[in-house]
Amino acid sequence: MLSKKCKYAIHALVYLAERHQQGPVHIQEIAEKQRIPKKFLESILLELRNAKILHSKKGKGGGYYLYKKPEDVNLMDIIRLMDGAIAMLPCVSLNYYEPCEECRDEKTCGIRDAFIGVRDETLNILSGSTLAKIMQRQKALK
Amino acid sequence: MLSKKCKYAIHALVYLAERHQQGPVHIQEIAEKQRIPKKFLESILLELRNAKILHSKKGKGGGYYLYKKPEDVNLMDIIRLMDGAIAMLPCVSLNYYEPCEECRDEKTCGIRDAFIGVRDETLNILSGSTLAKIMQRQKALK
DNA sequence: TATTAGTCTATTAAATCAATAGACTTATCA
DNA sequence: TGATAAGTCTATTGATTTAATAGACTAATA
Repeated sequence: MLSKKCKYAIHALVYLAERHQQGPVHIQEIAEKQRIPKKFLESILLELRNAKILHSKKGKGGGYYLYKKPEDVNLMDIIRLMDGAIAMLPCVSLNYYEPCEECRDEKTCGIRDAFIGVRDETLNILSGSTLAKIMQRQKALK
Repeated sequence: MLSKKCKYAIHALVYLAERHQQGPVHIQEIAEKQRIPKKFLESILLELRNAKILHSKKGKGGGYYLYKKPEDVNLMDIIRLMDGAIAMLPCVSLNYYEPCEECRDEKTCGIRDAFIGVRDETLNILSGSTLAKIMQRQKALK
C-alpha cells in the first residue's frame, strides 16, 4: 500500500499540474483544497523540490510550481521518491536492491522469478502514468 | 514490500511442499532449516492451518503438512492471508476495498486507473505462481 | 502415563508512519 | 528600508504496525 505521504504527494502534484504555468501556488491553498495537513505538506513539497520536480518562490506572492512538464512527471518517480522501492522483495528491486536475509542462494531461488515479473509490469504501467495523462483522464471522466 | 511474516510463510510452505506426502514435519525443523524464529513461525503455521492450506498432527511424531496440493497453493492467496491487500490503493482493492480518504470522487479520479492496471497484472502473475511451479523452477536452477 | 508437539493468550520491543511545533531565512512591496 | 508573507529546516511527539517472546494449556501417542 502507498503511504499517506505518497498519496498526498500525488494529489498535490496533480493539483499543481492543473495550474501549470499560472504562477506559484501557495502551500496553504494546496493544503486546504486537497485536505492535507499543512506542515506535513510542507515537508513533502520540499522533497519534491529537492528532486527538481517542483520549484518554489519565496516571499509575498510566492509558492510552489511545477518545474518539470506534466508529461515528464510519472507515478513511478513519485512513488520511489516518497515510499522507496516499488518491488515486493528487496532482492528484485532495481533502485533499492538488498539481498534477502531469508534466502540462502539468490541464484537458485524459485520465488524471485514471479516478483521480477510483477516488478516489470508495475514499473511499465507506473512509468507511463504521467501527470499529463492523469489530467487528461480526469477531464474525460467529468 | 512483503512483511517478514509473509516471506517466512512462503519459505515454510515451499519447504513443506518439497516434503509433500512424506508425513508431518515438525515446527522445530522448519524453523531451523529456514532460520525462522520458532514462536513466530508457530503463529504463521497456525494461520495457514486455519486457512485450510496446512494440516497438523499433534503428539509424538506430529507436525505440519500440506493439506492442499502444491499446484493449488499460490502466492496471491498466501500474500493476501499474511499481509492483506495486494493493491497499492485501498480504493482499487478487490478483497480489502476501502474508499480513499484523499479522494473527493472516485468516479472522476484520474489516478485509480493506473493502479487498477497494476493490480490486475500483479494478481495475474501471483495467482499463477503455485508452490508446484516454484519447486519446478528451483529444480531447474540447480 | 510420561513425553512430545501443537494451541492459545498476552505482552514487549522495535520500527515506521503521520503529524506538529517553532525558530529561521528570504523575497517582495509599500 | 522595514513589515510581512511565504518557504526552509530541525526536532520532537504520538500513533500504529510489525516482529519477536513468554508461558500456560491441550491433545495425541508410544
